[in-house]
Amino acid sequence: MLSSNGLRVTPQRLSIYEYLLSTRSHPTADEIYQALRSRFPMMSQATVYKTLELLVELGLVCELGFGDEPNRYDGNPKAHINIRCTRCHRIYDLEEPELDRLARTVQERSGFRLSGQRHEFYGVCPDCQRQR
Amino acid sequence: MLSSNGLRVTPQRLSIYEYLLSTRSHPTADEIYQALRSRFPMMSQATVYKTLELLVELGLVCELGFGDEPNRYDGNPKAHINIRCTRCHRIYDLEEPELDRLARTVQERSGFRLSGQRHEFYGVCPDCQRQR
DNA sequence: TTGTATGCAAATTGTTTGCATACCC
DNA sequence: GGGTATGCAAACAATTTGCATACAA
Repeated sequence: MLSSNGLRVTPQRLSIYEYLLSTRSHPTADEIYQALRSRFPMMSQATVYKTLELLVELGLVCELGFGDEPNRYDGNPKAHINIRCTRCHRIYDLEEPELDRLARTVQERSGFRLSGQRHEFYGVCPDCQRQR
Repeated sequence: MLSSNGLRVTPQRLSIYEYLLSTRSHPTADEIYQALRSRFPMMSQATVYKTLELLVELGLVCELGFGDEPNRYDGNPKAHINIRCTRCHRIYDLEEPELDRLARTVQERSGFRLSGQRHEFYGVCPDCQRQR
């Protein structure tokens, strides 16, 4: 995907993308940086940010912005629902086959040329409900 | 709503909330500040931010975070879909009655105590498609 | 060999905070 | 009158940028 766009395939880019594919935790840029630090001691935060921007532009990764907390990144390319706990900040994925149909309706009704979607429910997860 | 929570009703709070109810443009904090400036020359940005945080906590207003651009605020309390143009940054609302049913399903399947939801499609709006 | 990607550090942007004064209740 | 909300300015945090060097093609 990189080389077919005339971009270079570097260890940093590969490792960041592989890390996103390997986890379901929707990490922040800093969490990715910390996680890859041991394997690539030289890697800088700037490279993580630049690479993430690139992956988002290529449509391989989805950027999740929240009001306060730092951005998170999602390597799951399929349309799905994010459920976010406002206490522990964890995010769970939920598959929902209806979303494809919804996208078609939205496209027709709005006239937009759609390039992505994002669905989020938030509240308190079962774990945190129990804890008090 | 404010007074019933022991909070004070001030001109600033009222005007910010009224402004959000009066517009469909999903303004940023700064846009709200600029818009109210003429009527309240003394109002500060800090007050806008503090008030918005308060309104979000009260559940009257929804905070929309994006990856890069500044946060936007939505006074529409009903579950709906946002369609965002990645070229001109405008956001349109779309009603979708299915969302209520979806929320119920999500609540059951996840065990979360839900407090809100957000749905976003993005792409290029009809206007911007024409322009090139 | 050529030029793009990296790493570092400084700059930038949106947002938050601390504190003295104003003003709602 | 008591105490919270405001306005101002400084502080903060996440992200971006500029530039010299490293390295993929």
